[in-house]
Amino acid sequence: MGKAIKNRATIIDVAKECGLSQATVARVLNGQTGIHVKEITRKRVLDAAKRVGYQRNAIAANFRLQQTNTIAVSIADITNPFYPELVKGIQDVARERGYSVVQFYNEWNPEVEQEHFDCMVRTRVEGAILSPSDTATDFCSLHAIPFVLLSNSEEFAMYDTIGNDSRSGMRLALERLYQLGHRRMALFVGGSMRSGVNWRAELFREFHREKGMPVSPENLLESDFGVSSTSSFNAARRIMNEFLDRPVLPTAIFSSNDILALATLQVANEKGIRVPDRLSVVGMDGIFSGEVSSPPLTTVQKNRREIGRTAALALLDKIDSPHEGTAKKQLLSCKLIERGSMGPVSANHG
Amino acid sequence: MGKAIKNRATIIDVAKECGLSQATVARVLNGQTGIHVKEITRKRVLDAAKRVGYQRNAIAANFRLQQTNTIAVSIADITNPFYPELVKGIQDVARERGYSVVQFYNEWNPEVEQEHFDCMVRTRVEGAILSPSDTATDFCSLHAIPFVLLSNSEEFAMYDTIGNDSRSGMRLALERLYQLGHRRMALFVGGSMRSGVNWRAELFREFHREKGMPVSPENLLESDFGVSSTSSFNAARRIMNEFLDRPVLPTAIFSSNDILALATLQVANEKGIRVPDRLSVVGMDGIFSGEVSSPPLTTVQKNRREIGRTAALALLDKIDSPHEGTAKKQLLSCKLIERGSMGPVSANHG
DNA sequence: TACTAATTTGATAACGTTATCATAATTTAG
DNA sequence: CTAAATTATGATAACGTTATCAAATTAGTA
Repeated sequence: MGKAIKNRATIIDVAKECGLSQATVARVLNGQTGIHVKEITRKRVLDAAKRVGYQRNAIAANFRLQQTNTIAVSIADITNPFYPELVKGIQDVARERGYSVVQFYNEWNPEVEQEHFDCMVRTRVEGAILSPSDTATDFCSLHAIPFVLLSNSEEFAMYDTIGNDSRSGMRLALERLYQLGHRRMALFVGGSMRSGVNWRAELFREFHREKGMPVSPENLLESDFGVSSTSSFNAARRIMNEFLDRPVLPTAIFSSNDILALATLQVANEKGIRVPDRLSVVGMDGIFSGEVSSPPLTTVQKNRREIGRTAALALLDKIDSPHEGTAKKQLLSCKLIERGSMGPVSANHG
Repeated sequence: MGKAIKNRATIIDVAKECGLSQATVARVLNGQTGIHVKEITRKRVLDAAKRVGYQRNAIAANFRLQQTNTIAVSIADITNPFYPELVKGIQDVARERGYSVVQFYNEWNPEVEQEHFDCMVRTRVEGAILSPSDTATDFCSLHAIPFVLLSNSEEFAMYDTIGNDSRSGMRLALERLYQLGHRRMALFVGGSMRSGVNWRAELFREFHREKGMPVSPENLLESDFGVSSTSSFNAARRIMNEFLDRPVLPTAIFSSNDILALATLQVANEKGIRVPDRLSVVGMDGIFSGEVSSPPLTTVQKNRREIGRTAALALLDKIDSPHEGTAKKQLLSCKLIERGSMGPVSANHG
């Protein structure tokens, strides 16, 4: 484990070098604004600092100031294509406001997550942006570190949350499909067990009721939530391999995320089911892979960078003024990105 | 900017609570192994610590110990699908050895990169894993922080580097294509300006010479290196849109990365050029999007997680024993992942 | 010149932890 | 039942910075 850091020049070394007191040196090098230092001594100090290669010791400063200017981000898995851009959005805002960002990946392990919370407390981060690994996540161990959640689940209504308005996003897609003439649709969701109630199925049924369309239960598909994109994809492929062999198929399949939709697309291509002529495929998230598929995937895009930015802003506000009362919930709107995988119902549909 | 951290219980508070000296409390709570404390007092301390909600102040400890147990990672862009997995590999090893990892993203901006180097010095990270944004990157500002580079470029021969053996990887692909009967191949590279000499073109020509095949210059394609995957992809699409309209096409196209290959694949699909029947497409990297394309992309896979692990191990070794003289260069071998986008030359080739 | 006001510098006490040394309590050996 | 060895606890000095207050210097004014 770590050994002591090599001896670097301190303020005292600079003071010796230029024959001034360490107080004066400190004032020049890290002093707050509005402090009087003669121009000539300032130069003396700066020259000496350069000569001895002084670099401020941020640990000592943080310790003295009792502040870290650091916020934490806790997510399950950075290889999930959803997160990198989100983290970037957080970094954007944090950097603007002089904060550093430290990241924690728990790989869906609640114990690791709790460990990370402890680490945040120990390292005295000033706030945290959390994507809870589980609805049962216990935030008590954060010992009153201010935090906001990345979630759109109702389960966390008592906390400040930032999420996408997936409901409206899903409606957007269904409406558009309806408008394009689709009357026989399927819903493909991934691992609904995590989010408790399957609101997507409810919404799907509700939409059909509104439009006076029947919902056949066999068109409600569910796949496992894998630990990685690849495993999710393969699970979805298996489901679709069976489903697309049925004699009568829907004209459109809406998937709760792009991975499922891409699996649908690939299997359809393999089976010679032409997309979008015979089957429209719509996903949700807007990950890069959807841009490069054949045909490109129509998707309900979540603005990931914006979510990151919004979450960071919310957290920093909370840090600056911890007053508050009620939990604030921010839902960012989604956008339907129409690409080649969706089209109007045509004559050659079964 | 950050305000002082709320007053948390210190060792002294625990000492007061249990009526023991802070020295004893410290021994119990954070003491090094092999120190004598009576079992009864240990319990007294632990109970008191729990009562007052003591959480070790890592800043103070780091300050006292003059160590941070932290390493830094500097990369251009976390949204580049190459990096998340790599970072994960680094985290794996770091965590095992009790180190934290802090990440810096410079978005290809050398000035930001230098700023980050300064930040690493200030925060006293104990080592750094760097993916240089430019061959001219100046590592002096790291002030002798031990570091290793993520690169396979010759330009950094004087430093410890970890990279993929892209040369062998590329040969692997070319050999396999040759074996499948391909005699008219194209090379598609992205933004060679960054790496100085275009070794890929050299290797491509050399391979053809060995096999006694001619190289037609119009089959050496180059695309711009975008700042994001999407922009790289679009640039590659434009090139391919023109190229694939030619009367006589190669039977196989090898691309220096998967983004280029996926663009090729998509354009070919749009133009009705059947892959792999009329055109084999091979990429390099092994990103997720290649798994979900239609057909799935054959690619020279770089083991990103392994690179991360190897880099972290190399760095930690260097931290533990900073002696040595010569720069070590580690090249990890690549693997050819054969998927549907590659096939034998068939009769219906033009 | 002398005396006040403004400016500039210096000495020093924190911040919370760990480690060193000294002291107190306990056990072991003679 | 001592003396010495062992074990357990306490007092205290760092670590490098910032902030407070006091001291010294300079400038301003009569």
